[in-house]
Amino acid sequence: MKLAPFKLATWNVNSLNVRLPHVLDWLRENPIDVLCLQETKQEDSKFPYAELKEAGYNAVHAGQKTYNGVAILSKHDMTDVEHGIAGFHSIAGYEVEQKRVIAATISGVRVVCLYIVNGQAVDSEKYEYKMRWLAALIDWLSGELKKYPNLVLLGDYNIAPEDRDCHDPKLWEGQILVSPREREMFAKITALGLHDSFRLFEQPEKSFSWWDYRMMGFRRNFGMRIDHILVSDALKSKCESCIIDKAPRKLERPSDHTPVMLTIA
DNA sequence: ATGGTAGGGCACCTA
Repeated sequence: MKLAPFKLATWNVNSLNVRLPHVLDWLRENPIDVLCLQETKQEDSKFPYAELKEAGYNAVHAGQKTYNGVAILSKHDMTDVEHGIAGFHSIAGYEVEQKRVIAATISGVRVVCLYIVNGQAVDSEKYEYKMRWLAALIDWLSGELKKYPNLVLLGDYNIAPEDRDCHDPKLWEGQILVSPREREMFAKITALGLHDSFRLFEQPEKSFSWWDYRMMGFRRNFGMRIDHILVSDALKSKCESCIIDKAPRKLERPSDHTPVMLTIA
């Protein structure tokens, strides 16, 4: 831990192939230390390492074709890069290699980039997979926190932790992204000693990080706050601000998510 | 009434 301030952000780009220009423009406007990406949807061989390097960023990527894919971009050196949840391979016939987790140590901070399973619908097999995946994540995280007291866990959680994180809690009651079992899992993550940095600060009402492409969701602010930056106990008091930047969601051909950014002293 | 849009990749699947 040496840098002050240290800025990190998370952004589900929904295809880095399509969104690379937005990412490069955003980094020019926001020359932060670390940016975590989800849903790159490309194999490592197609990942734009050179363009990012030219923009001043090192990158590590765990990618696959069509689905998932996570990356960490950093201005600084990255060490101890780890892919996936150690020991978690496959469950009930689901694909062994869903690329959803990548971690690295940057300037003394353990950065864990996550793309949590969406789950589709509460009565689906994918929902049960989400629960098991989360249970494995929580097991793994408790060990990681002991190894790395300065830890930031950021990404697309596909969980809106509270009713105020949903544009219409009545309409969504019990549904995917807000269901009680998903929220219990989120609470188990925070019970490990991780804090939702967004809620450490006063925030505008109806702050969301994702809006469905359908039904003019963004224009009507029919959104959810499902992208989060959680910080360990040791980092909590050093947090200076956490904001959602809606600007990229207003561009032509946007991702359905927008960046969330944390500043640590 | 299960809509609607976007991305990948070329028939649907995922979100």
